[in-house]
Amino acid sequence: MGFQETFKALSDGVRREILLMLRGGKKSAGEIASCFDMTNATVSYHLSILKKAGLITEEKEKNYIFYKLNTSVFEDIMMWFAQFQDGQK
Amino acid sequence: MGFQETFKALSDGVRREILLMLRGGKKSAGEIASCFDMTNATVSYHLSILKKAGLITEEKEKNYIFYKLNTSVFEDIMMWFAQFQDGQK
DNA sequence: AATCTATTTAGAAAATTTTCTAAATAGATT
DNA sequence: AATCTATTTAGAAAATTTTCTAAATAGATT
Repeated sequence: MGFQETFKALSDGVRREILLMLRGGKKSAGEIASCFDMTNATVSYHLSILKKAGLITEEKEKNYIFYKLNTSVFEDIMMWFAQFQDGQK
Repeated sequence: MGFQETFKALSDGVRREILLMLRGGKKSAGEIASCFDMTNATVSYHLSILKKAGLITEEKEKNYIFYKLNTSVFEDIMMWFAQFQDGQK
């Protein structure tokens, strides 16, 4: 919660790729990790950052953990940017 | 140039405050620095990051350096976020 | 020309972030 | 119950970022 966490989460390229990847629907941690050239532990770390930022949510099913986008936080961020479109002088 | 730099620039709270501060129009490095409890050198560092990211531009006048928002990059960022509003399943 | 004023640059220390390896967890299968 | 499979957690090393102090720059004033 709080913009600080959300912006920090968005500042990493791997995490932005994960978000784009999830546009197509939910994916398991393993599916996500297989797209990157890093250990599953590292990808798990990135997923935890995205989750703390509220950008994704998790859902356990069998022994998989599926992640999906939480679009409402994207809207909040858009609002932040909207401040720059109005207040123009 | 490049989203990486722009998102990194936006990930710091001090820098986001600077951007909000510049909505009201251009401000000198000194005016900006006086709003923070850190050295002018540190604020100068943050300004350089914002400038490299294309979020602000500078303009020299007398021995002041004025900074102002570069709104076009904000639009590019908004476009990035727009990707998440469409591709919904 | 000497000095002042506003700002940046260089270099180092401190803080934070990213990554890895190894171990832990927890549900599913045998 | 033992083992397998998917994933996370802990702890450490490496990389990056933030901050400071001190010095440099460069235009303006005396």
